Amino acid sequence: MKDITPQQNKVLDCIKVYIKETGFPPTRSDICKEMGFKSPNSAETHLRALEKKGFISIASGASRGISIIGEDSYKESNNIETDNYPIIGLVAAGSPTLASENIEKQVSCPSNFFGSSFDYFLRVKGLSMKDAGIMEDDLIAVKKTHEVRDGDIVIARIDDEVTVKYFKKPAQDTVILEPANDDFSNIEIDLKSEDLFIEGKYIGLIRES
Amino acid sequence: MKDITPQQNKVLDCIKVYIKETGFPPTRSDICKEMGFKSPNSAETHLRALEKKGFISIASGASRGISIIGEDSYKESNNIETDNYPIIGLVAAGSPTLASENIEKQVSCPSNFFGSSFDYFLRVKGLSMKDAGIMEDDLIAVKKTHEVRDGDIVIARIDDEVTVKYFKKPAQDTVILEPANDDFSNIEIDLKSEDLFIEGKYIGLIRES
DNA sequence: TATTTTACTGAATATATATACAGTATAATA
DNA sequence: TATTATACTGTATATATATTCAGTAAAATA
Repeated sequence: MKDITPQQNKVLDCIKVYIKETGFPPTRSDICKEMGFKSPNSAETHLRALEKKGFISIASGASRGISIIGEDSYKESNNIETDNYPIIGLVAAGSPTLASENIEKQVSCPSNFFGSSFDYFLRVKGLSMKDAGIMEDDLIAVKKTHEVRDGDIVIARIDDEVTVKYFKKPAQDTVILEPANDDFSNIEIDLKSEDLFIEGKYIGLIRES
Repeated sequence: MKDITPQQNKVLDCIKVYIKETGFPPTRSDICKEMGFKSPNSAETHLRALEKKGFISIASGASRGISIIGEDSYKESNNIETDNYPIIGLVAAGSPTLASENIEKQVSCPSNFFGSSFDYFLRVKGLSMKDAGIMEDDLIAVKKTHEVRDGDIVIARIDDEVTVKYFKKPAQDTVILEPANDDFSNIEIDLKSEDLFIEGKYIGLIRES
């Protein structure tokens, strides 16, 4: 019963934008102007629906008494849940550690930008994941984790070589790192004789053109 | 003349606290309750003084129309300009206008995220730019402009069809929209007989996986 | 199929609220 | 010393605003 409808979501966004721009919440009439409604009751019913579903609270009797629930309404409306993330250069050899010598720079980015959380950006070298839309110099958001599943795009390290590939585990002791580019071959790792370290998992991508 | 008096400072603080706790600014009467005033005019005059000194702005005629100036504390302290950008669904037909019915939602993003400024995000449909690493459902940051150069990736509209392609202008009256996928063909437009509207230019890309 | 939910228009109204006006008093400034 | 700014009380009022009631219509759900 907590599903927000697309229209209700628009109203919610319009409230957030209004607060961001004016510093205070809109009236029913303001919402009508923004949304193109002709009756204040259109806004009212949407507000009551949003209240019922727990997205906002409405102070009874008060004008502009809307506040956004979840986080600090102020933070929410301004999306202040922003963090700084390091960009790490994917050097041909070497672990993508967070050591300062590997950090290109820090960028600010809302922490919920890709739905799930992540820890750093990695600058991609090479075109081995080209068919997955991952191009040279792209920044991929990486979540540090060892728990990866078949089909995930992972950041893996073999000896000192760091690579981004599809993860497949056909047998207990075998991992296949599969590129998304016909010009490259699968890397098959026998865990009994070789070391494989999963640095993390691909969460999202940013390209500065 | 910008010195705040101790009492005015108390009123300012009380407004900040009120906003933090309720999510919206106080009325004159609310300030009276908090401060112990017996006349709404006590609050009013303090507000006007604070406005005159540049600490707040007061929206005329609006209830609770107080907003605190310079209070984007995060922006202040981190010097990051974050803005809300609309995500527009690239419908197969139709202009990617900013009309609310086309806006999927708003996302917060540092305004200098891609180096140059941009105006909105467009959700990509289809794989015609696959080899440029632009995949289905990617969000591309679009700068509204008509000034595009050969080789730019542009958001173009022919009649009501919106498309993302490489822009090439081999002759005065000819534009070629070139896909980045061998499965698609070039679109050649004779400007003398056909209409072409450049909605904007590709600035960057985000992929939520 | 009947019922509920969503998504509105349109009108009416009690009240919440900004805001002006009339005073009083003290401290700071010119 | 005259003037201005600060810091209030107290009253009044136009209007901004929430909120209820009466409908219509389409889509989703049971």
